[in-house]
Amino acid sequence: MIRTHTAGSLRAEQVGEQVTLAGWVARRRDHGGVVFVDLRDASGVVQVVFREEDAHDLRVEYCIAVEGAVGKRPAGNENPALPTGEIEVTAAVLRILSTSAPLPFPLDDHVEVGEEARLRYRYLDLRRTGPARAMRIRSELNHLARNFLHERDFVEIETPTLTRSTPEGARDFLVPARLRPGSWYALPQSPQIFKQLLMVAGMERYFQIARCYRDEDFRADRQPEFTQLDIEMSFVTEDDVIELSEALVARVWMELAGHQVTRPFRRIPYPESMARYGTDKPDLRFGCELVDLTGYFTDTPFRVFRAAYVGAVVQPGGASQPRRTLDGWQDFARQRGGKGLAFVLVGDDGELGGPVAKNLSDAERSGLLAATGAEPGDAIFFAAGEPADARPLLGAVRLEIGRRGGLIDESQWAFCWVNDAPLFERTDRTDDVAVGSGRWTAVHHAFTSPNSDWIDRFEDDPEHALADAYDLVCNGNEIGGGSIRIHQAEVQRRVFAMMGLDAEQAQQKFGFLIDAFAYGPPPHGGIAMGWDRWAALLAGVESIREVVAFPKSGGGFDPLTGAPAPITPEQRKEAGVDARPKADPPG
RNA sequence: GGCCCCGUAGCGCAGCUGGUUAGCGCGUCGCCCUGUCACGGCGAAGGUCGCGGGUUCGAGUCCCGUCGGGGUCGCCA
Repeated sequence: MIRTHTAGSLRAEQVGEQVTLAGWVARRRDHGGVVFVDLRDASGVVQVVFREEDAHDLRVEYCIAVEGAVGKRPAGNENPALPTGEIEVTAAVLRILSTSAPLPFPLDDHVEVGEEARLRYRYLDLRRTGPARAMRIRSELNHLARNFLHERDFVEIETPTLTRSTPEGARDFLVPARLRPGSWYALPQSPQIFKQLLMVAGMERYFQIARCYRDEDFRADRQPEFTQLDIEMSFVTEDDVIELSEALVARVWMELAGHQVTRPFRRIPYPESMARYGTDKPDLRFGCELVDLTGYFTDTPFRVFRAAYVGAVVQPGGASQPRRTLDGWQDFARQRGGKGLAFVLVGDDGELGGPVAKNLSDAERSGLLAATGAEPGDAIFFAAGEPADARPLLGAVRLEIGRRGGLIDESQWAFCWVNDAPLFERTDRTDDVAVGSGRWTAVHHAFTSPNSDWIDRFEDDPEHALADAYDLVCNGNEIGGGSIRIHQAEVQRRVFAMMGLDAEQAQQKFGFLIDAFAYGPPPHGGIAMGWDRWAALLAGVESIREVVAFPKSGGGFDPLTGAPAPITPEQRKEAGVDARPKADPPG
């Protein structure tokens, strides 16, 4: 090594020692006769004092090596803000290892820099303490998970990234196969099929920190390539997967957030989650639960409330918000596909106001506070219609109430499971025709097992059949999801049939998995953790872009490399991109 | 794909109902400075106002289109 110590590790105990340091000029304070340089390396910063002429030429982010002596700072000159603030290094020899051009943006922790600039020069951005810390937290996270899973006898196995389309239902990224012009690889949307094959292979306990690829439109917390901690286990029930997952969460949150989680996590059946929170990923850090008023308004004179479902959310103190803000809620609802939001304002005297109030009967008005739990000074928002439309709208309103009102305790970690999800979903509601052509499609994916209550009779009532599936939720984020898989060929055949896939079509799409399942597949199940989101939560950042080393910006563009980029005619020819298939491919 | 917001010096931003020379802070460059720590002082350079078209005597400002970024709904587990 060309250095003897790291800058951030020096303390008063080293006073008097000769040291050689190497790092970057984080800041310099040139007083003419004396020059102070904050020397930064991965461990931190230390102040270096120069009294020689050559230090005047130093500029920010020059990479330098310094030989000198550690000394105690003169009395009164200590900097208590710095771990190394009691000491300084007086330089005897300065070597400039490399110089730096003027920076495109300041690498200063108190300066806000636009994301576009940061990503274009991510290698500079990552020199800053915040982004550097995020990378290190993610590394620790990986390390903890690997150790934990190895302790529990898991086998880390890499699965192919050049493969065949997997049945997740998103759009595939495709890679031309040079040796078979006209044929294409797909990048995996997840290692789903491979991990099940590994169970057939008798590996029993598999995990992988797996890169996954989905060619879908962008969202704040989405990247076209992202990472899952992928886990699959043989001979387990839902409880086993949940126990393992909770133990992992407990370990990770203890080590990285200093937080002791309370186990077991609450388990909320999917229907209850939709009824109380209007979402399948409830944020349990605050109340304001949805109130079902369908029964309350059965005989209402107000037409709008004579619906399959009427629900409400109470906004504490909402009665005093100005007209403009109330109009804003209407826009909020319309943006989410609602017609608007009915509301009632409860005056401080308990008197009901707002346009809806006069449409209600006297009895409805007098009992409304008791029915909704509202108090004087509150606002009550209503949505009426199909439960599948009205509840998510109220769920969104609930979240917004929490955010605007500062009702969410940001220091809290609220974990829960949402299970007992429906097995199927009507295709006419989702337009998802990726897997089959039937009226029903899998909510989770086609290999999710019906639970024990339904496994023999899901055909009788597909709408209400329940899956052996479970989602892990933290603070309103879905951070993991999994299921017990189907391991009996006959059950799989029946599930495919519900989705409109006959034996021949199933064979075409998933032939290799069905073939494998002919050879004594073990009962198995697993879970996939949204690893980028775990890292983002633990790092305390909003966007998963902050915990990806080189993230893509909107449109899948990489501002650093400029990818995707055009290819040359030669590459085009060689890759076989333009090869014409001989006939229409099957499926 | 729909809707909303943004694009002005290297970075972060201001620029009113259109008005003649487009500002501020940081950074950069030069000179000065022996105890600073987001050091300080004096001075200087730096702009196709994203791009194209239109309205107007006159456009950073208004209109249309387009590109890029962010958010959101659709999509996506």
